[in-house]
Amino acid sequence: MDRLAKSYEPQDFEKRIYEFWESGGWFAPASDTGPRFSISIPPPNITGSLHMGHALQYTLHDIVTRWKRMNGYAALWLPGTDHAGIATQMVVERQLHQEKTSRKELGRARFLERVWKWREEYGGRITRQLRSLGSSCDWSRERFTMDPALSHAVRTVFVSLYREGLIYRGEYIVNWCPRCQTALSDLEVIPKDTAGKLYYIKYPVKGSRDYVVVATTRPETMLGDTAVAMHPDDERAAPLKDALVVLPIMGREIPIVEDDFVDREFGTGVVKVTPAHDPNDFEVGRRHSLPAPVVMDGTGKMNENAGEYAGKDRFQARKEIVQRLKKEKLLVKIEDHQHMVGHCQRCDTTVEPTLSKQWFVKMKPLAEPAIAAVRDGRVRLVPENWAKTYFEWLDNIRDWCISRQLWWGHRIPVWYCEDCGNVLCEVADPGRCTCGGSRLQQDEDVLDTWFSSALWPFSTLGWPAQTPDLTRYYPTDLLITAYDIIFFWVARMIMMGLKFTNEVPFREVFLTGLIRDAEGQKMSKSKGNAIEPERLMAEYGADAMRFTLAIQAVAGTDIPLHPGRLKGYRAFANKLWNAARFVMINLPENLDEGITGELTFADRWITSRTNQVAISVNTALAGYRFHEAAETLYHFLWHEFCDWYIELVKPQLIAKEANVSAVVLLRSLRNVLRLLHPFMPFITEELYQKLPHSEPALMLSRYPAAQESEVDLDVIRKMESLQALITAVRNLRSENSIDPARKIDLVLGSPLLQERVFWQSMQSYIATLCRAKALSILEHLPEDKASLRGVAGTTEISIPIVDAGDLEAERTRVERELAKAEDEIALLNRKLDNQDFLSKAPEKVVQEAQQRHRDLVARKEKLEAILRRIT
RNA sequence: GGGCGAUUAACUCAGUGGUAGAGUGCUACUUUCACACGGUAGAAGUCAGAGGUUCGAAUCCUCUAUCGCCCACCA
Repeated sequence: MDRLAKSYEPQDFEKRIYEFWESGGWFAPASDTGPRFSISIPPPNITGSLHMGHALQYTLHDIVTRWKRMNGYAALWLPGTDHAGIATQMVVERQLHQEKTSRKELGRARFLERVWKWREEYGGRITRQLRSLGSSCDWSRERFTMDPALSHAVRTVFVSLYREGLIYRGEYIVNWCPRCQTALSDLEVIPKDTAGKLYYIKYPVKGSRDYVVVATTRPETMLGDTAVAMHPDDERAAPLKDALVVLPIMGREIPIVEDDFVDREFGTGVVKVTPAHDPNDFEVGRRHSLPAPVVMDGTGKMNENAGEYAGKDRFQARKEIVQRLKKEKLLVKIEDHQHMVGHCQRCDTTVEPTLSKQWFVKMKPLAEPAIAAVRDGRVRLVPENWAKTYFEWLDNIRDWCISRQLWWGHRIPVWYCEDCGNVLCEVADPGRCTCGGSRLQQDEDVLDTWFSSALWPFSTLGWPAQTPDLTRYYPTDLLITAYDIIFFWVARMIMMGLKFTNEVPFREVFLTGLIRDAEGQKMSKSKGNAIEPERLMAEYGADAMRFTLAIQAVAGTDIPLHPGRLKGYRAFANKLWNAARFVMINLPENLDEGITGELTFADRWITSRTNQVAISVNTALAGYRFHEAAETLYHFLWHEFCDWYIELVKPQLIAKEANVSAVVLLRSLRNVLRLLHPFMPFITEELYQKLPHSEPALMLSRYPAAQESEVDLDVIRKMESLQALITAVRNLRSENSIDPARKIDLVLGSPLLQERVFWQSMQSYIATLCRAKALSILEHLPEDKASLRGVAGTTEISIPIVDAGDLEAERTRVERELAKAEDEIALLNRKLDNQDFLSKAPEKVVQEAQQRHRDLVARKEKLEAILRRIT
């Protein structure tokens, strides 16, 4: 066996271990038959680098995958990346800008070449980072949303939905980003509470000196007004019926229409109607057949319909228009006004609602089956309370604008015939029209990135072909993702999965929280508080970072990231390292693991506890309670395996005897490594490789199973009283300032024969852990004043006083303990005197209370005796 | 306007009906031969507040307060 270095240095082996696994080919599912587990990655953007959210999600993916794999499942974690339309196009355009050129200059084909080249150069960054994290995904099945097979799936879905009438093209108000110069879906618009102004403007009534006053937050849109509206029941409307008003600046005469969408209480009760730049106004315009002139171009500048303001930026135009209205005495007042303004998710530019011809998916018919699937439990959300949000959104779903005016993405599979005007929607380029004409123009737009993401669980497995992978690994078992993309992604996958495979794409969805900084703030690049997982892995090791995340991964709950915790779990890794080091140093050479013999108390205890822990960890993982599983293992390794088990066996091991206890030690450590492996794969594998082992890799070995038969409850109970005794003695030593190096004479007194026999059998353990040179066990302790007294359960403890102890401090301590016992006795008395409690509480609870009461009374008496002695 | 969540030790969080938990921090002692990224012992909480249900409530119900998030076309 190699000697281990004295401390844990993750950089020394993480990379090597990952290469060891990968070259072993062990990330691919082990077999084509038998039980299988499958999970597909939420594909990160190729432009991205690993952030803490990824680190959390992928850690959990890996924990589940490794756990399932070690439980004998053919486990597939399918990795891949997303082409991320807008984000990627922006990055490459920025690059072009630096080269003093632009995508328009390059043209579509050459631009796309550039993006592919960019992807080749930089797109692998995130998958490299995924490897540093230890992700055991099957790289042979890695997919990219723009792979030919996945594009084929996208086109197949598009054509099918189009032919069914679920995809249509039309002119509606869409969210337009003037910077990205594309339409956005509602979800890609971030409403932000903004301090704006409400402008009150006079619109003169034609042929009268009267005017109506309208209130607006966006005066520049007035150039596109084609009416003003009032509520039909508004008495102020009656005299104005059939009147026309003169639109200031433009001089256009526009009607006054009655529409009950108008809120009589807000502003002046009169609304300007701009059908081409406001979704409400668009509806009003339709109802009243109003013209809808668009007054801005795609870059946010006023266009030729804006008269003299043409060519001016929308915000500049706003200023100038307000100035002019002021000058013309048409501006009544300006009020401060807080309201929600939509911003582009990608670039934060104020979104402009604009009338535009786009492609849409009709969502209602897709949403209904998706609602049903969650309602009847075919898809289970963890935690379940997110179902309400999910239903809420789907119940009120609106059609999805899927066309984007970008070049990077899946181009819409629609061709227009320049000869006959025919529209052809085909999976492959039809080449010529049904009219015989060959002058076909493909639609210029590409699809929303999320359109291809929605197909991810099945498109990655080969759909629409009925591939063996699709048959075996679909539906997937689990989806792990953050709650903030339930609408973007989770809901849409469920809709598309049901529509095209008649199956839910996954049976369970574990929703993680978001990672926050130590102050609880959301991490973001712009705030500058983002922490890079790569940095943390370099500083603390991938395992420590994984453990930090896992132990805080409560479903749906945000995680504040504290450096202190990372330090703590690095120390935990170091503890494990040194526990293994201890075993290696003390293990006899060439130990025969087949050796038999009688197990010691310590052997039986650690075996029982390991099995109990295996049961709880398996149960916790089965319920996705990662934090609970990690917590259990943390406590078990540190505070049981190291603090007690190793301490108990130390004296035996000095002898380096090749006995059965040495085998138990080795096996227990290996089981601890197995239990911890899904959480801390690198260090556990590294240690496993250095210990005698039979399997080629820890990752391939069997996860410790739940074996009730191996759990000896009697031994566990006995250990608890041994621990209580040892702690009580240590307490006496510590409180009375007995030199830690001094070996004491320890006297125990118990009226119970059984107990005396037990202490006798524990003699050597007690002597070592209490630092006692002599141990006497009596029925009753003699009345002598020259000793310190303590209590553990029904046993009294006595240590002869050598130096004069601090009696005053001792008295205070005993008094405090006595008071504590008395308080609890009083509480229990009330309970046990209560007839209702005795008759209605379960028998077990009553019995426990009675037992506790007896124990406390005995303890109280002993403490009182001690107090009498030292007073 | 609707919905969801949080409020537990100094800090960060677990804990969903039966004796209040963890990590960090804190205090004292301790470089003893796996580990000072260590060891031993200890102090520390009216479980936001008020009512209710129950033999019993941090946990279930109602209300209140504070904070956070999501959804929503009041110009």
